[in-house]
Amino acid sequence: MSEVEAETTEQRILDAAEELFYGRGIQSVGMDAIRTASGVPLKRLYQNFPSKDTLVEAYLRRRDARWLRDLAQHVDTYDSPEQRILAVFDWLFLWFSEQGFRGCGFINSFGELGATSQSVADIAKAHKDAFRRYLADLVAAADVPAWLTDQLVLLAEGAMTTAAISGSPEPARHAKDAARTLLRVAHADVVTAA
Amino acid sequence: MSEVEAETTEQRILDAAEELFYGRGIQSVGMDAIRTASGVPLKRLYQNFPSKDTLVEAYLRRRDARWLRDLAQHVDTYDSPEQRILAVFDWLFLWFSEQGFRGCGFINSFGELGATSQSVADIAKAHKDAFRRYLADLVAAADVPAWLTDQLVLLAEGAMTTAAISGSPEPARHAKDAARTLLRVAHADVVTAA
DNA sequence: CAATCTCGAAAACGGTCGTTCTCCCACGAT
DNA sequence: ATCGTGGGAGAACGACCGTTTTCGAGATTG
Repeated sequence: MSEVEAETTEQRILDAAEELFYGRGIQSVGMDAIRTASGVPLKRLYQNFPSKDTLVEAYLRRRDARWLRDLAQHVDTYDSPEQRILAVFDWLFLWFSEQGFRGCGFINSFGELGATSQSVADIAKAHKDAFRRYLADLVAAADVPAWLTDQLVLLAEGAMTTAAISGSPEPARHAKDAARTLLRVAHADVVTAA
Repeated sequence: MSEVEAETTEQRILDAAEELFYGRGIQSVGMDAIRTASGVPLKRLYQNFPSKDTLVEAYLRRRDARWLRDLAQHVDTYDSPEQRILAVFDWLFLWFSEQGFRGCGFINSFGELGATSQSVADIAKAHKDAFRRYLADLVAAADVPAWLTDQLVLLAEGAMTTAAISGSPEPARHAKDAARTLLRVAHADVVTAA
């Protein structure tokens, strides 16, 4: 029983922590709120995560992995390299449309705690690096110049914050429009050079 | 004496509050830290701002006004409408290069407090709306389609967060490159339509 | 000089937070 | 039935935060 139950307890804790940390900000959520939301008593909570800091890090790491996995899963429903790039922005639109969307959890945690917690800053940076690497792979597969990667990153990041603050998913469409234009120009570049 | 000294006291408070709130995040900064940094005793501090919330709002409103004023001042050193648009990204590069740069104070405050404080959320939204309106004016003056505005907004916002998390001002250059491409395409659009 | 007022330094207060500890009950072994 | 044990609910603890109050020193006025 110990192994299996330990895992589900950890899941329940992380589920509650993620909903609360992402939805209200990290410092606005006390351990008591996580206890109430998860139904896991305080003692067990601290057995699984010896401090709030470690729980915050676990929340960010799990969200990092799942976010990139979900993105890749959506992109993988397309075949053409160009469509795969544009599919990133379709997925952003779906994400922005979810109820409770409140921007990128890593941008938010960096803004809130990046200056006081090195580990939070590091995790946010690692997450953004991983996202950039993923886009770089898509760009390489499409046979367009590598510099397109950084431009696509900016469109995606800008769409996240603009969608969060404006409360609308539309920025994803604008980002996709711009990405299509940049992709076309980059493709023309490589064709011209040939 | 009362008028003048009251103003300089308020300035000193706001200067200290801005440096601390922006540099460490709002909830990480206590009123005592602002007292120490400003040299203004607690009693006077609460005479000028009756609560921390009102001080936070005053910090954001002053930063909002100054940020847009400084941006416009830089843009105004250029004449050609296209150069004025691209100058926005040059100014971003200068801003990102400042020591202590830690991203957009409004994105940060929205991520930290947007869910718990309606006024902070409103001020962040108003700031981003004002920035968008400013870009829309530049776009209109350049005789390019209005839809370019939203694309430029995304590049600028994405550059802010990417520069903050990566710790490099380079995203401003990438954003400018992308903006130049999008501007050229938009211009070709309007010329073709004529 | 005495009475009054001003104002800054810091203590105090009520509340909350992260973390630990206590108490008590259910249950299993003998 | 009794003892021990594990675990859950929540009290307790120390620290800190936003805010108010106290207190004393120095300036001001008659």
